[in-house]
Amino acid sequence: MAEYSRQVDAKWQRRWAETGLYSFDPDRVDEKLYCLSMFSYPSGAKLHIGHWWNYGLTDSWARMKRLQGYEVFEPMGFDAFGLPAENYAIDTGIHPRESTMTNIDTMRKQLQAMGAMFDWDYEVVTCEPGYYRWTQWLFLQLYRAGLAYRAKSPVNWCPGCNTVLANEQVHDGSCERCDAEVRQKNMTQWFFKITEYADDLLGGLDRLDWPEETKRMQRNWIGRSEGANIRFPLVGKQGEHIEAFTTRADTLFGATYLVLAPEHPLVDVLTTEKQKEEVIAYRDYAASKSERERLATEREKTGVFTGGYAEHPLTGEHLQVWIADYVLLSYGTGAIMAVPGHDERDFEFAEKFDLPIPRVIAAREDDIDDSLPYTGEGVMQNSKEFSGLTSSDGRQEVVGTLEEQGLGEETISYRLRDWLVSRQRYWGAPIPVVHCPHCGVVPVPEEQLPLTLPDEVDFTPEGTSPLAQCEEFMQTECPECGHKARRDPDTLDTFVDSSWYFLRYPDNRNEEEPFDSGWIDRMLPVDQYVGGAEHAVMHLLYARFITRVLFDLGYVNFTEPFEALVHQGVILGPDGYKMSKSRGNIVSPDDYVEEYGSDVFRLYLAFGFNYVEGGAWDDAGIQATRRFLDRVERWVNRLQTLLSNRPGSGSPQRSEITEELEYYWHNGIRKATEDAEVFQFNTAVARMMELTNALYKYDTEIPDQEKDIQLLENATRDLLLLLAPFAPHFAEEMWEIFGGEYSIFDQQWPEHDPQKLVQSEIEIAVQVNGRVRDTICIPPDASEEEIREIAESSERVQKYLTGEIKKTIVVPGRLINFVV
RNA sequence: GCCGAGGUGGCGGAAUUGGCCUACGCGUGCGACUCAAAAUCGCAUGGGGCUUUGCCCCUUGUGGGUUCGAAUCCCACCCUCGGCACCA
Repeated sequence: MAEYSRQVDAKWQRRWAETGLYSFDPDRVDEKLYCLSMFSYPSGAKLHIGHWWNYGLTDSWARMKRLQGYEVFEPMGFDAFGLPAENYAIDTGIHPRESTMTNIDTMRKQLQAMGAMFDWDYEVVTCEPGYYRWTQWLFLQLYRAGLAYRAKSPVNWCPGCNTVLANEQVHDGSCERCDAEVRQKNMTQWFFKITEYADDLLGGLDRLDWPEETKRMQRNWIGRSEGANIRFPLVGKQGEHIEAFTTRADTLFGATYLVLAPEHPLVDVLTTEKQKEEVIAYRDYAASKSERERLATEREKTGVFTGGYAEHPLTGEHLQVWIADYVLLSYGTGAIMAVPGHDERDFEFAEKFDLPIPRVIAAREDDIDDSLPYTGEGVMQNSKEFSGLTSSDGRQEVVGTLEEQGLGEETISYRLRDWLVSRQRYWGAPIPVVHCPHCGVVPVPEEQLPLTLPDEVDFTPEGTSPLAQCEEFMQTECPECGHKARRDPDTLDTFVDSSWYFLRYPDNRNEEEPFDSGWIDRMLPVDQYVGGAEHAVMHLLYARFITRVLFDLGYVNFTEPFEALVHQGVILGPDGYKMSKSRGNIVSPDDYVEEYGSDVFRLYLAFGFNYVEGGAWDDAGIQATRRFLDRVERWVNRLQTLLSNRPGSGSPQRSEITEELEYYWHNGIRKATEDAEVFQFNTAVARMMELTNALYKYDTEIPDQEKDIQLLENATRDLLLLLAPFAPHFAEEMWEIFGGEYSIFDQQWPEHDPQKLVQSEIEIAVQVNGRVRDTICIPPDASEEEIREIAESSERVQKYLTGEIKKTIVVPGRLINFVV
C-alpha cells in the first residue's frame, strides 16, 4: 500500500544533490527565468508555516516553469542584520553574530528538507562582510551622486534607557523596557534622497505586472499633489515670511489664520513675550505625541496662538499665526493657510478657537449641499476680482497673480519623505564615512571596504550608538588629511541591505565589484517576485529606488527590478486569528512534515487555500491530500498490473466513458496550467483530482479486455507531470515506478489537445425573467433561433411564459432568458 | 484616524469578471467489500416547506439601489486582516 514517506523525500533529495539537477546553467542564460521569493529574516530558529507557504509554493510555480523549458534561477539567502538579534543579545548576552549564524544553519537545513530547487551556490547572507562591503559601496555611490545627506530629524527617545527606540518598542507612548514616556528628539541622521525619484517611481509603476492594489498603495504613499507655495509676509519682521503649501489656491480669500507645525523654526521669531509660556508648553506637549496620534482626524484639535501675525498676500489683512500639532513639519512646508470654510480640520479648529469662518466657494449646481465646511469645487465668491471664476480657473489666476508679485508659485508636493537610513544600533552595516575636524564628512575610500563591524562591543543601551563606545572602531585617520578623525557610529537600516540583494544573487562570489554589470543585465530583471503584502510599500519602493539610482549611475541597464509580483496571503491559526505566541495558536510545520512528508504538506497548502488570500489552518484538510496522493499511487500500481496483463488481441472500445476521460485529461492539462501560471494552485490541484477520478471511473466501468491501455498510460503520464511541481519527491518516485527516465523534471510539460475539449452537446439554462426554470441540451453550434425553439418547447418553461415575450436574451454557451 | 484587501453551505474553498451560486476537497448519510472493523471503491448531500416519481420558496456579512439578470456594479453600515516611514 501507501509507500510515500519522509524516506522518499530523503531518497530524491540525495539524488537531486548528487546529480546537481538544480544547478543553474549560465550557458542557458537566454532561457533564464529569475524566480525570487523574498529572502528570510532568521529571527526564530525554525521555519514556520509562512515560509513553507511562500517558498514551497513559489518553488512549485518555478518547477512548472522548468518543465516548460526555462532555465530557472531560484536563489535563497538571509536578511541577517536587524533589531531582534540585538535585543536577544541584550537579554541573553549571546552575540548577534552567534545567534544569527546558528539560526541560519538550522533554517538552511530545513529549507533543504523542503525539497525546493534552491541553488545554494548563489546564497547571500547580508551580515557577512563579503556582502555588506557592497552595501557600504552602495552608500558611497549615493553619497557621491549627492543622494545621501545629513539632516536633523526627530526620533523616539527613551529618557529612561537613554536610547533611540524603534516604533515597535513604543507602547502607548511609553518605552516597552522601562515604561518611561517616550519623547521626540531631534538628532542628526543620514538620508537617501528618494524624493528626487518620486516622479520616476510613480511613472514606472504603470507598466509593471503587479497587483493593482499594491501599485495604488505605492501611488498613495508617494502622494503627489499639485498646488502652490504661497508666501505670507510676517507683520513687523521685514523680509521674513511664512511659506504655506496648498492645493486650493482658489480658497485663498477664505484664509483667516495660519498654522505652523509646533517645531517650525519661525515659531521662535513670531512668538510674543506674552504667549511664550503657552507656546513652550504646547511644543513640549506635541513632542510627546507620535505622528500617527497627531494625524488622527477624530482627535480633538489642539493648538495655541503665537501672538504673531502675517499679512494676507492679496488683501493685506493681518492673520493670526497659530501652532497646532495636526500640522507636520515633514509635509509640504510645515505651515498651512487655514481655510475653515472649506477644510474639515481647519473648520473644527476654527470652531473650537472661535476664529472667523467665511465662505469663498459656492457649489455650482443647486442640488449639491454646500453648507460649510464645503470641501468640493465650485465658483469663487467674496474673492475680489476673482469672484465668479471656477475653482480650477481661479487656482491658475490666483497663483499667476501671486507669481507676478513674487508671493508664490506653482509647486508639486509629495507625501513621500526622504529615506532615513541611519540607525543608532550595533547589528547592521557600519556607515562608511569619517568625521574629520578639518575636512568634515569624508567617505571611506572604496578600496578600504569592507569597514568591518567589530565583534567586541557592548551593545547595552548607553545613550549613544553602541559603536560609539568602541574606541578601537571609532579612532581612525582622515583619508584626506591624515589627521586623527572619528568614524560614524551609526549603522545602515536593514532595508538598505534588502534593497539590492537580488542584484547580488547571480554574482554572489564577486570580490572585485558588487556584480558584473554585463552579467547582471542578462540575468535581471527578476521575472517573478513573490513575497508578503506587508512589503507592498517600503521594501518594494526602496528596491525600485536603488535600482533606478544604479541605472542612472550606469551600473545596470534596467530601471525596474521586479517585472511581475505576487503577494501570498497569510495562513492564520485554527481559530482564524494571526498565529502568535501570545494567542497560543501556532501550528508548526515540523510535525506534519515528519508524519506525512514534505509533499503532503506542500500539496495541502496548495490545495486548501487561495494563495493570495491565505486562511485559517485546518487539520482535517491535510488528511485529504494524503489520501489523494495515496489514490494516485494506487492507480500507478494498478496501471502496472494492467500493463503486465495486457490483453493480447482485445481491441479498445470507445464509449462515453472514454470521451469523458479524454475531456478530464485535456481539460485538466489546460486548466491546471492556466491556473498554476497565475498562482491559483487550489483549482489547479482540483483539476488533477478530477483527472484521477476519471481514471478510476474508467477502470471500474470498462472491462479489462476493452480498456484502451495506451490512453490510460498517456493520461497517467501527464497526470504525474502535472502533479510533479506540487509533490516533487512523490512524482519522482511514481515516475520511476512508471518506468520514466530520471528526472521527471527533465521532461516536457504536457500540452492539451483542443479537439478533445469539444463536446457534442452542451447544457444551457433557460430563464424566465431572470429565474432559472429549466436546463436544455443543445448542439454547441445551435443558432439563436434554434435555441429559442428548443427552450420554448420545454413544458416547465411554458408554465411561466404567460403573456407576451417582450425580449429574449441569449448568452452563447450559457443561457437564454425570456422577459415577459 | 489614513491607505489597501476581504466577508459565499456544517468546514476549507470554486464561480470563465454582470449570465445555471457552491467546482474540487473535508465532514455526514447510504451501499459494496469484510465474520467484523479499519482502509478502499461507489452513490447521495446548501437551507426551509409541501399535496414528496415531483413541485414551490429562500440563500453569497447587514440594509437599500441599478439591471431582463448581481457573490460580482453603486450608496450606507458592521466585522476581520495588512501597512502607516526605527519590526522586517
